[in-house]
Parts: sequence; C-alpha cells; structure tokens
Amino acid sequence: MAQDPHNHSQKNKPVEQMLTEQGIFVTAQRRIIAEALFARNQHITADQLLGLVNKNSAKVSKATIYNTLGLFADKGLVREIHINASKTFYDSNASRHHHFYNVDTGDLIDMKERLVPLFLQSDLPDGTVMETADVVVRVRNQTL
Amino acid sequence: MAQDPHNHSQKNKPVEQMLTEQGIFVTAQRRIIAEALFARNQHITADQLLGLVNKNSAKVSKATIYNTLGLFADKGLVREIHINASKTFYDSNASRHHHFYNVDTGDLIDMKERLVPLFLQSDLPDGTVMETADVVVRVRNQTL
DNA sequence: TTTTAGATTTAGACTAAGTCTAAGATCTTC
DNA sequence: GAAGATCTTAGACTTAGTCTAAATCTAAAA
Repeated sequence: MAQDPHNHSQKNKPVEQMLTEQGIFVTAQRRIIAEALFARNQHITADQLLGLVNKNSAKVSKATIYNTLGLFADKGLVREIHINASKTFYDSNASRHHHFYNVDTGDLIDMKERLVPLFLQSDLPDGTVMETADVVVRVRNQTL
Repeated sequence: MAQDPHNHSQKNKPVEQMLTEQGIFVTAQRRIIAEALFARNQHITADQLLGLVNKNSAKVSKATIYNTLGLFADKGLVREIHINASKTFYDSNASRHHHFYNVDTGDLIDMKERLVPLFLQSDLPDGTVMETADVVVRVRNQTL
C-alpha cells in the first residue's frame, strides 16, 4: 500500500521527520539507512547501499537493508525501479518522475516531468487502484 | 539492437516466416519454441515456456529457452516485461502496447493503446536512440 | 561425399539477488 | 522489571538466469 508523500524536497527534512510522517518507527538502523539514502537524489542498488552504510565497520545487516528498503518503498519514500532480473535500483527521489536506462552504459537517467504519462482511475482495470506507474525507456548509444 | 517489426498479427504467419524475416536461422528447437510461444497472445515466463515446450518428453533445454527468448527479444519478436527481481514475463505480442500488473493477483493485463506515451527522439538523452519503452502500472485490488 | 568451420544445443555447474528462519536484542507499557 | 511486541541479525537457503565446454548440427567447400 504505497502512500504518495509527493516528497519533492523531503531530502531537506530531517530523516526522522520523514519516517515518522509515514508512520515508520525510527530505529538506529533505519536512521543510518535513511541518512545514507536521502543524503542526495540517487539511484542505488541494495548492495551498493549495504556497502555505503557499512563503509567503516558493519552497522546494518543485509536482511535489514532489504527489509528497510521494502518498508520505505511501501510507504512511498523510495521508488523501486526494476531494470531486469538482476538489476533493481532504489530511487531516493520518490516524487513523480520516470527514467531512461542506457543499456550500453548502465546509466539510469531522470526523465523530464512533461514526458510522464498520466493514468486516470477510469483507465485502470475494474476494481483496482493505482499503486505505482513506472516508465523505463531503454536507450542505447547512437552509432554514427 | 531491437528491430521493430510491428508484428500486430505475426501470429497468423507461419513461424518460419516470422523468424527468417528477422534474419533468424530456423532450427528445430527455435521452431518448437516459436510454435508454442506465438500460438496465441500470451504473457509467459521462461520457466512456464520450458514446461510447455517439454510437456511430453524433453525437447529443448533450459539454456536454449533463455538463449532463444533473448534472441527473439533482440529481434523484436517478443517483449520482455520485468515486474520485479524474480518475475520476468515474455509477451508474445510485441506490438506497441503496455501493461497493468495487479500485485494482488499477479495478473498482467494489456493496456489500451491510447494510454501509451510517446517519446520523441528529441526527448531522449543526447547521443542515444530508443530501444524499447516499457510502462508497467502496478495496481492493487480496491478495498471497499 | 567427405571435410571443415561456424553456429547451435546441451547438461549441469555456477552466480548472485533476494528471502527465510529462528534466535537474540530492543522498545513500550503495565 | 516482566511481558509482549517489534526489530535486527547471521547465515542458510532459494531460484532465475548465466556460463562452460563438449557434442551436435548445418552449409558449403573441396
């Protein structure tokens, strides 16, 4: 059940406030993870975040990284972007926007807002409500 | 390098023609896989296709299923739809359309064509060309 | 028709992202 | 501080997908 905090600039709030506003109980590990994750807008994998958080001495386990990213995603604080079966990014900017993925370089690039499609409730399958709308446009380097 | 055969009704062509038109050498295994895959419009996983093809006695190996689906995707005959890290569908209808994914039921549902966004070359990152544009809208069952 | 070289297929080992388990730690409230 | 809930953890486990190296197939040359 994703909330939609429309957190265009939540990165400026203390992470404690971000979490409590979404009804997330603040723990030491969640604070550490949130500090690392929301320090800036970034596209990061679970593994990269694990490394970042434990850079000097282990502080948070792999299971907690996954649990916490899942929790944050449920609450709408981060967005999961599934590129393929073995590449999932977490986007610390959860505001409404989408992505270009360069298959040659592996870069994930933000899409300009005007390119984002809108889906109305009436467009959805009967009896459903929207959770997330993800657009990934795969591009490759132009061959001259 | 995905081609775009715009194969709205390639399912009516003999599979041999579909493959040769895309420059794919026809082998026994590729014919078996293509027959099963393009018999109808379907969203199917690699594993399901492996089971379908080998229903009575083994005919095609797992490696060949993956290799062939990858080849067909490269040539634009099927579309890969990445739902999450452990769920990838192959869509035997490769024509331009997108999907709703119901997280409660696991159903993947075709999106009406008018909802499909368009991306112009000028919208893409500099020096890149579009490969595929995938839209997956995640929905959940409405709670009354 | 045999040879040859390249392409294809295969079994099964392997990889790695992510999940699970069950025990321990931590917090809340009485 | 005891009870009970929630959270964290190490490390085992699962599983989709990849890799490898040998065997097979194909087309066409000799």
